[in-house]
Amino acid sequence: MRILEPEPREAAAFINTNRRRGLIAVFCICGGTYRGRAAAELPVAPYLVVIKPDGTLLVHGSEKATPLVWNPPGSSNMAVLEGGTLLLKSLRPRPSESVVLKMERVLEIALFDAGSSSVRLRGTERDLVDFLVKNMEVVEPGLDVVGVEVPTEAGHIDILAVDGAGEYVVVEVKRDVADHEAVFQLRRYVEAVAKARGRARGILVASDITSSAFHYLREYNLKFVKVKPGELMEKLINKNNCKSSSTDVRR
Amino acid sequence: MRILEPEPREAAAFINTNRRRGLIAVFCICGGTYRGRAAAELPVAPYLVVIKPDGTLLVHGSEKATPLVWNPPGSSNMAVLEGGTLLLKSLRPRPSESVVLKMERVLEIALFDAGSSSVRLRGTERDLVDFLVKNMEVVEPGLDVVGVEVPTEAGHIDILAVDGAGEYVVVEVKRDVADHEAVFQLRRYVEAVAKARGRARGILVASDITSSAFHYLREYNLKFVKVKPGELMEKLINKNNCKSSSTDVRR
DNA sequence: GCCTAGGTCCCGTAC
DNA sequence: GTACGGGGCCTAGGC
Repeated sequence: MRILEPEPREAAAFINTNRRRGLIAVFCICGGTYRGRAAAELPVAPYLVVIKPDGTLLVHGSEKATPLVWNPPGSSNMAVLEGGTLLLKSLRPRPSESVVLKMERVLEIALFDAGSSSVRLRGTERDLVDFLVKNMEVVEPGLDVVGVEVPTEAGHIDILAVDGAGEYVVVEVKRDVADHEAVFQLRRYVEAVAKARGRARGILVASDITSSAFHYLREYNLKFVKVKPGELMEKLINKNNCKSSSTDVRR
Repeated sequence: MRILEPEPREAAAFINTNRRRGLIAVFCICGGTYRGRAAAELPVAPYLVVIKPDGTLLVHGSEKATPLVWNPPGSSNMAVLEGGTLLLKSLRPRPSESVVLKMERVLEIALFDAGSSSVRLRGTERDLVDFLVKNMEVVEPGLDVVGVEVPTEAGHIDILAVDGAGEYVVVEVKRDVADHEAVFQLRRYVEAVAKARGRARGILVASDITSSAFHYLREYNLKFVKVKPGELMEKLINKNNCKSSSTDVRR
């Protein structure tokens, strides 16, 4: 369902009638403002405006993946006529933010019953953690897993293990290049575990590490283990390797 | 310019001819895959596909602000026919990632000469820092600014100042709620300044602070100053307050 | 609601 | 190019 070059009144009615029914795409020339935690002005130009039934509002220009202005799901979008011109007002309740678009011209409005399907992403950090838990020898031989996503006062530990000597080993996992933040994170966890449970050391597992991060790593006596998620991808995306083989890990 | 219910051949020609000329919106029913740093399958359903002249590819469903799958600017997008069906292939060079869409049906393709304007965001952390530098009494009376974005081995300090006693004061600024990461960041900076320049202390300036962050703040003997960027917004977004009044600060 | 952390984060900037 | 950090980040998961 679509309208070409609609009159403002027509466009407003179309938007208000259908805004909860499907995805609305508006090809238009408009200006606008964003006000909220920050502020921005949108210069008058042609844009693609998308209104989703969940309240999402997107205003896209001809560049970049990120919309120029937007409001996330949960916003209230409404078309109003003000002195014959069409305004599209979007209100996000918390935090209180607004996007107001003033339409100079509407070239097309289309309603489209888009799918609400979500994609399951594979090869994430969580998948890498799951793989490592079942293949701890990749991290270091002789480790026994104590827990995953273990809460501490400093945050959640990706993998907590114990080595043959009974010392706690904190494993922090990054899917890609680990930076110094990852090292500081690991250091905090090790300190927290040392304080709460006893002697502990740390291992950072990542596909690579920045030079600065490596410097801090040495300074804090932490260990780095390189893994190639790309090479493991086949295993990571085949969750068939889950089975009930967790008992095998015990050695 | 638009085509309704185009044949695959027609759609492919349209996309390949215009993909660098403007924003192309495709209303279609398709399935697809994403392969790269991670992996995902897009189930066959109706989607809005956006192809931008800068190479951006977005596939939107009826929910969420984030596309279901995408490729960022710099990707190469191409339509190909394979056994009579239309494939849209997007290749991102570095890191190597691909999105491939298999069109079951194309309802509409529209070409739109969207504006390439960019918005200037105001009320950012940088704006807040600039404001504080000119109004240091908001942070603490008696401070003299030494520098902004001062590099240290631990990172860049938002504001470095000295107090009446000649002690260095590291100021870390957050636009919104400061979490424990902000506190650890500040702690690192204070340690770096203490090591490089002499006695130093730290002040965290933010609109609020999480309870955990506040706990660490006390532990490290750091100070918290609450500011309301919302209330300062009028001043933050009016860059008229910049003038050449920087000399006044010296007092 | 608050807090924590990941993300195919994107994006600009400084080196 | 790499590295670093902000962002109106968004989004999911706990509590």
